[in-house]
Amino acid sequence: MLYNNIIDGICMKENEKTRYFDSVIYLMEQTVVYSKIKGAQFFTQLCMGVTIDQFVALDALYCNSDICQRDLSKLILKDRSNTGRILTILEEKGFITRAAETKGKRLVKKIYITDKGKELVEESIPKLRKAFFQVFEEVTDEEFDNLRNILNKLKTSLSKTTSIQI
Amino acid sequence: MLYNNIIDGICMKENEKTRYFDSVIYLMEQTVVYSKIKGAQFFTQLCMGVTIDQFVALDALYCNSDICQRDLSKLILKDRSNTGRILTILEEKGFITRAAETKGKRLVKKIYITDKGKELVEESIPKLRKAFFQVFEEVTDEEFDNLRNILNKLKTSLSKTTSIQI
DNA sequence: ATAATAATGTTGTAATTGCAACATGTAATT
DNA sequence: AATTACATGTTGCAATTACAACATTATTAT
Repeated sequence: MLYNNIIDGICMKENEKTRYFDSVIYLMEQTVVYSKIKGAQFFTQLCMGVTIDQFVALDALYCNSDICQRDLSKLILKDRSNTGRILTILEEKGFITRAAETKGKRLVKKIYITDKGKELVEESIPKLRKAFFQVFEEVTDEEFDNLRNILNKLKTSLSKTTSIQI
Repeated sequence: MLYNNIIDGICMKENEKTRYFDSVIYLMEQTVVYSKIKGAQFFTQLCMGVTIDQFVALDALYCNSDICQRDLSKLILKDRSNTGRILTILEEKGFITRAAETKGKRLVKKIYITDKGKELVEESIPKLRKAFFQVFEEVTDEEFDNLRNILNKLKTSLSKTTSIQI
């Protein structure tokens, strides 16, 4: 039996027509549409002065200190220009500071999360968890582990086959 | 043993700190960042006159004929304004036509895919499959089915707990 | 009958995005 | 030494997005 699991996701025999619209990739994209809207609405209602994307950058900085802008770019998967713009906003709001330093012999802008920034992360996380709690209610622990494993595989293979400018 | 699978994804004991940055939700979002860039680059190189989002709308129309704009909105998860804008472009390019008709007693704009539009979908699909082939190389059929099932659960539960204006 | 609500489509907008292009400095190659 | 390639950050931009607000018509509640 030959399957075309590639785009379709549904097991279809080789000569049948496939639809991108029904593919697993697109199902995942639609799931993310919802989760991004949910995340954005959450931070709007939270009124702590950051958007979800600004928060993600802060959260990445919370445990990855002593990194420069490009390193953060790689973590949050945004290009250097947009990462810089996010950091400008976070700096204006006092959640981070930036300082020109050397990395090897290279001049870079290193980023430091402030106490105010740390507080924001620490206060937001439990509320965020609460908001997303019910999303995983129907998902078993085993399914959860499976999901993480498969997503890691997909992300790895996509990162190898996609040219992204960071 | 108590797990907080909610945001973390990694099995963490209750009182440990959790990071959104390491959550499964965010892993999925990052995976989608790659797949969207890959899809966009694919259609840029294909030079058939449509973007990935315009193609998705066409693909949805290919098998869902006789629908109005709002119905398409629900399928492609874009709000009415943006769906209308995409359709304007597709109409200008001759891939669809629109006609004011009645749905029950309500006046709506029904969408009809043209032969040119059908051709575009039929020609693109095999190439698209080829481009995304390697992405799933390391994923077994079983994992693939798991992924689809879990994503469907997540999408369903997110759609219930997220207010989206369509 | 009247008012309130829902369905459908459009216009306007601020925010975000990926990308191209640039500037500046370092490393590698010739 | 000269040239080429890479690393890092910035500016500009066209495209896309979600959302608010509006217009119109139909449905429902009062």
